[in-house]
Amino acid sequence: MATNNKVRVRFAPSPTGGLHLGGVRTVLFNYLFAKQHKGDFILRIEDTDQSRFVPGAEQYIVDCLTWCGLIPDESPSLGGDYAPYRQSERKPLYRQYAEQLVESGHAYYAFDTPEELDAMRAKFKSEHNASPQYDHQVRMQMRNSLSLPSHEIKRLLDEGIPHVIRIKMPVDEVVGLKDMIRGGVNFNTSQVDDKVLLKGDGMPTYHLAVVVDDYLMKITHAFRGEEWLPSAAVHVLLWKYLGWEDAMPQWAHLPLILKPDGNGKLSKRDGDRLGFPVFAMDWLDPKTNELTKGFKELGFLPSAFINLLAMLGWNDGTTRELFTLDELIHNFSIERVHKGGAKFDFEKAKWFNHEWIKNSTAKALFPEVKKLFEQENVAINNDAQLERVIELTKERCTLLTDFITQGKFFFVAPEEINGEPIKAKWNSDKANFFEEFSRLLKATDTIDAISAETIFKNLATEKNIKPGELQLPLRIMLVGDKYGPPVFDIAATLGKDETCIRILSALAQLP
RNA sequence: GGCCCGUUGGUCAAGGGGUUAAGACGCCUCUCUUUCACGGAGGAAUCACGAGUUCGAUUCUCGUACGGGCUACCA
Repeated sequence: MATNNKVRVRFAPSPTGGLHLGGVRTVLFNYLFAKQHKGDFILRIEDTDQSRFVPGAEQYIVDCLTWCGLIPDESPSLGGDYAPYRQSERKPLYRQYAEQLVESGHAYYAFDTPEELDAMRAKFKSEHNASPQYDHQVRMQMRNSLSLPSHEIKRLLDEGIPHVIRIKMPVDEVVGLKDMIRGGVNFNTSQVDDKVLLKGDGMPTYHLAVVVDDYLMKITHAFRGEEWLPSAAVHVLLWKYLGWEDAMPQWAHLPLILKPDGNGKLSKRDGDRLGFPVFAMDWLDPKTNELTKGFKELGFLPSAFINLLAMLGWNDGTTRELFTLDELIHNFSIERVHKGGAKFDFEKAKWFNHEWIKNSTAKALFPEVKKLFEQENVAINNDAQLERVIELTKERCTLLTDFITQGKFFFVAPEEINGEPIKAKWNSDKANFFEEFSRLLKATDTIDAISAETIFKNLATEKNIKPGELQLPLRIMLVGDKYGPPVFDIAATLGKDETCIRILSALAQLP
């Protein structure tokens, strides 16, 4: 193990679609660990399967990381000492290592066609073997450089017959690894199949590429999802067979994020079904033109998104739940990451965002909120006014998009008012009250919440009406409905002129 | 089916031989406020099961059950 080297970690997604929140969490844990150790975080694109390649997916991943503030130190676009960072561009590199393994007897050529593979699986499939593997039990019955006579192998190779290179798993050996989260994990090699290392098209599979690139890029710690644990035996063996055992990274297999109901890992489908996002940002599938909603566009703050992801499977041992990225960097510890998967809870996710909005200053929230208003075609020509509105409304906004409903009426008078809640108790005395109230307001210089309330209450006393019975009507006149911040704050923010206009206009609509 | 990983309230979880088994989300009640929130005070709700070790197991060991992952020329 390369103990003296600088910490280097990588996130290695394949550009096949939207970035799942589990992926972002993997990035986050990698990033936190790297930054805590003053190390490097590398983005490597694993595009070895051209059949699954989706145009735009790589840029989308970069955009998501940027939004989250998890910026790589090396990446395809940034470059770095170990470029290229796209595996498709590294294609010529891999073959030699595969060949090296063939020469050392740890791998072999296999010429089986997809049909032959299917036939093998069909032949051996039984209730005792639900999913037959290409392994030490069957490989001598297949067409490969272990089973075929040497002149036949030479002929096939000379004729350029398509073939793959498979690892030759040893029989009945124990391969172990130390996982930073789980401790020791052992596998019996007889149980593991002869995984394809180099594909027919000359591209490496994940198994070969991850080992070769982690070695070449001097990766010291490899964190990935738990779904990789079963194939870790292959990777450990590869490190050994390639003669790089001393440079093997330390492993940590992260628990999965599970669907909130039922069982299984969280998928995009679950989000669609249950009505919450699973991707970090909006993802437009270029093939189907289908748009999948993201946390960003739904109104999440990146800081909240990062925070809630960090708490999914990790905590610092105290009751603290709110952390900034910097605080996470200081407090994070891979050893405290849970072993068990966590069901995703969208309600809790929203709570995090609500907390972050409440704790943010109006100034900090301003740019995003202004953008939102502009998208809604609500012109903001008074920035200071918007900032006041944000300050006034932020505690009742769970999502950034809530600022629209909570704040729009400050800039655009309600088109019609909902008189329903006050209809029953409405009468001419109250109408008179509001007429007079607007007259009094007009006569004052300026109003603030206190003075407006004083005028309002004094007049109510004078007219012998309970102020409480007048507050809801006033709210509805100003807002159009029964929501929003304290009503005199609204009046003060609107200013006396606009307040009077709205009162009079509402009066005209009430019976 | 096989292999691997896991299991504390509905959810996220702290704890790790002796505790009234924290805290948070959500839910409910009350309070504040005659909007909705925020804030405050309460409440219901948990150690999967069975053995073993022990004076004593939620905690350690082993089984069982349950859940999950993997089992592709996908990652």
